[in-house]
Amino acid sequence: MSKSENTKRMILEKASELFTQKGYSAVTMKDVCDATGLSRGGLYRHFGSTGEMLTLILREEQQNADDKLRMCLTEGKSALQILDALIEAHTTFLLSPKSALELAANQYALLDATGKEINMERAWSTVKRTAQVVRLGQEEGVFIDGDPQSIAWHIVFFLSGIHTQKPLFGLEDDFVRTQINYIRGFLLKEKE
Amino acid sequence: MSKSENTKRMILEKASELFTQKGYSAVTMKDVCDATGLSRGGLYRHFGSTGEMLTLILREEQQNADDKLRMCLTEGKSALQILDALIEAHTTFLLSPKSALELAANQYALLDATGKEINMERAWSTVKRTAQVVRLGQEEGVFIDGDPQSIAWHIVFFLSGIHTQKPLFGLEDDFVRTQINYIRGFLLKEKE
Amino acid sequence: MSKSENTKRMILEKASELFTQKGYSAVTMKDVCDATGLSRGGLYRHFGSTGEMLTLILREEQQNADDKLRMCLTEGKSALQILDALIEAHTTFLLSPKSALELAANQYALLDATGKEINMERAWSTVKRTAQVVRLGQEEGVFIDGDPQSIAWHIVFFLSGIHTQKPLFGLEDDFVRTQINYIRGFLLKEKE
Amino acid sequence: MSKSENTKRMILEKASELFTQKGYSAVTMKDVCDATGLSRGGLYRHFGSTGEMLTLILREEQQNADDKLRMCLTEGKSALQILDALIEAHTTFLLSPKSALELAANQYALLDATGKEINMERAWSTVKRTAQVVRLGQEEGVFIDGDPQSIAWHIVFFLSGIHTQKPLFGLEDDFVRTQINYIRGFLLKEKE
DNA sequence: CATGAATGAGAGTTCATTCAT
DNA sequence: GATGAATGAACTCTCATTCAT
Repeated sequence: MSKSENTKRMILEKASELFTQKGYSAVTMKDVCDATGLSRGGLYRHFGSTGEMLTLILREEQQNADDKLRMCLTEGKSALQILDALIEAHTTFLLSPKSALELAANQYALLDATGKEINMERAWSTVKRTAQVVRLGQEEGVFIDGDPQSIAWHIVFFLSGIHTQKPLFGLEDDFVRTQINYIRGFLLKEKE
Repeated sequence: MSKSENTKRMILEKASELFTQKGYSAVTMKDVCDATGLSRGGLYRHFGSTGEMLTLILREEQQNADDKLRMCLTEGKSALQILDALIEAHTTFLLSPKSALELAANQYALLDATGKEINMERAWSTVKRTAQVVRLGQEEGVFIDGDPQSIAWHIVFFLSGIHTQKPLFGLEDDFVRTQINYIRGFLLKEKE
Repeated sequence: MSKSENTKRMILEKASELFTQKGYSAVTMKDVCDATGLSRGGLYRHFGSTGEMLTLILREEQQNADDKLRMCLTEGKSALQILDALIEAHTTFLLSPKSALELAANQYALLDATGKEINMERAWSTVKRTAQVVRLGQEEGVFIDGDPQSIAWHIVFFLSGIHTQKPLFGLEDDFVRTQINYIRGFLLKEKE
Repeated sequence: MSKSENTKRMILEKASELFTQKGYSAVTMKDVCDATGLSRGGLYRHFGSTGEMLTLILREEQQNADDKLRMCLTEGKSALQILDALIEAHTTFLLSPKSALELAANQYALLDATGKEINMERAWSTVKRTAQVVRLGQEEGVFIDGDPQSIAWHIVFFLSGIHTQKPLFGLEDDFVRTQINYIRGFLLKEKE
């Protein structure tokens, strides 16, 4: 890895911490300068704006999530098993401090055209994967009928909402688990 | 109505348009000055910040929504009838240009302490009313079992998500209708 | 006394309180409006600026001081008796809360042309009266020789200094008494 | 000397001129921008307020005065010689255009908490040094008896007064000399 | 006389961004 | 590649002052 690549990595790590702490719009280029120890000019050589940094951070995170889901799907698990894994993953993420990054992502989407684009990419990506699981469950006959993509969107909307509201309310762990679990109730054909 | 009240009204109307067009953080006091034709000092006489304006706008809107729901509840309608009315109201709102104000509300909550407060007020208010309807449906034996408030929160999270994402995606009318209708599927004991 | 005169009086009283509390430059026309309960236009009908108010307040206070000294001089007291009375008067004033007005006077002189003028009037007035006492003491053979006016100026400079510094330091009563008493040591031919 | 140091120096010099001409409160950041040719942002990189500048200017000046007096005291001169040197120094300063800075210092003390602090530092510093001279003169048996610090304060009050009033009156050189010389008359045991 | 809404100039402050070194 | 001084645009906010009612 070249020296430049290393510096870029380091900047993204520090920036990620800042976004997690302060959201998107409150982080200025000066903040990143201070956090990385780089000068103004030095930083600008690598990134032209905080948005550029957040874009990369979010894309990478998205990549990881996609990879995980793909692995689940190729392992030949049942739809219910995958659903439970998904639910567990979302719960863990929501309860981790990293979930604050979602807030930054939201701000970014609301304030900036590129941010809006990234947000759409992310949503689509999640929808597509989720739809695959839904289709699988329908084939197995355990999930409700209906357009898989539309159903997937419904889940994504709910997740988006809880992501946005969670940091505002400081929801408790059990509450979050219960909420995420409602997805099961919504998806399953036979009520348990 | 006094002259001052008139001006305040006029400012709020113009500000509401601006918030709908540009969200919360992109609207500056100068923007409101230009839109209203008032001078700097003249505007400050009435409102000290754009947040103050948005606070009033959102509270009033909330008031209207509350009033409508209260009327439904006191008219002795069945839970299903009220649910359908609610779904219709949400759909209509989401498809109106005014729904972009929800985006501004979200930004406000993410960027400002008062905004966060307002957002919580709004969410709680909706949760309480929705929980009443859920309870009614449970008594009638048509809605799923479970803590009414928790179920209400689930619906609110979904609505919050769709409110936030909708303006980013430009969803089509039919799609929005389908999505909102999923609430029925989630709530009803017997799948239709 | 006409109604207008009454209002003017009332304004000056309230303004005097404000100047005593906050100095000259920190008092705005709005402050006076709030304190008097008058509207902007109403206040402007009587006074065009806070400076105008302070000018009148200071002139009146000066008038009172002059009158007192004149009375002392016409009562045929000895120079030493008058000096002691003066010293007592200055001490009392310095230890009273009203002495904070002197700070306002100082600010006014430093910030405004009229204030400078008033300050000069006040100083001259004090110098002239003090010089009369000095001359009297010299004729009685108890005060040091030298140009009475110059000696009077020296005393005025000292008083001005202690007026300015006092509120900044919060000097104790005994200290103020000792300081003012040095005037005796300076003036008297025979050291006591 | 670094570029930044150079700019800082330059700013302080220009600011000092402005303070001398216009006092403290009349000097705005914009004035300093115009005088230095710097942009708004450029100036703020070095100083956050005019008060910060004046603080540095006054502290440096105080340092110089202290150093001079310390030199006099260590050179083993007699109290009377030092007194004369002091009197000469004060006279020279008062007659120089730089004495107008004292006015700015006064305004600063009256308007700003930090200014008040600086003023106190300056006064205390002068009092301490003066008290040393007074003590020396008492030991030599040529100065009047009494607490040296209290006597020093008396002199400082007078100097403060003349510093404040001088620029308002435009006193003539001879007058200033006579006034400062009264300090001798006050301090000396045997009247000359 | 009095009201208070409105004006408009100007101070303060912050930031993304550039550029000579 | 890196530095950090400097730019300049934009925004917030405050007041003295005016004027229609």
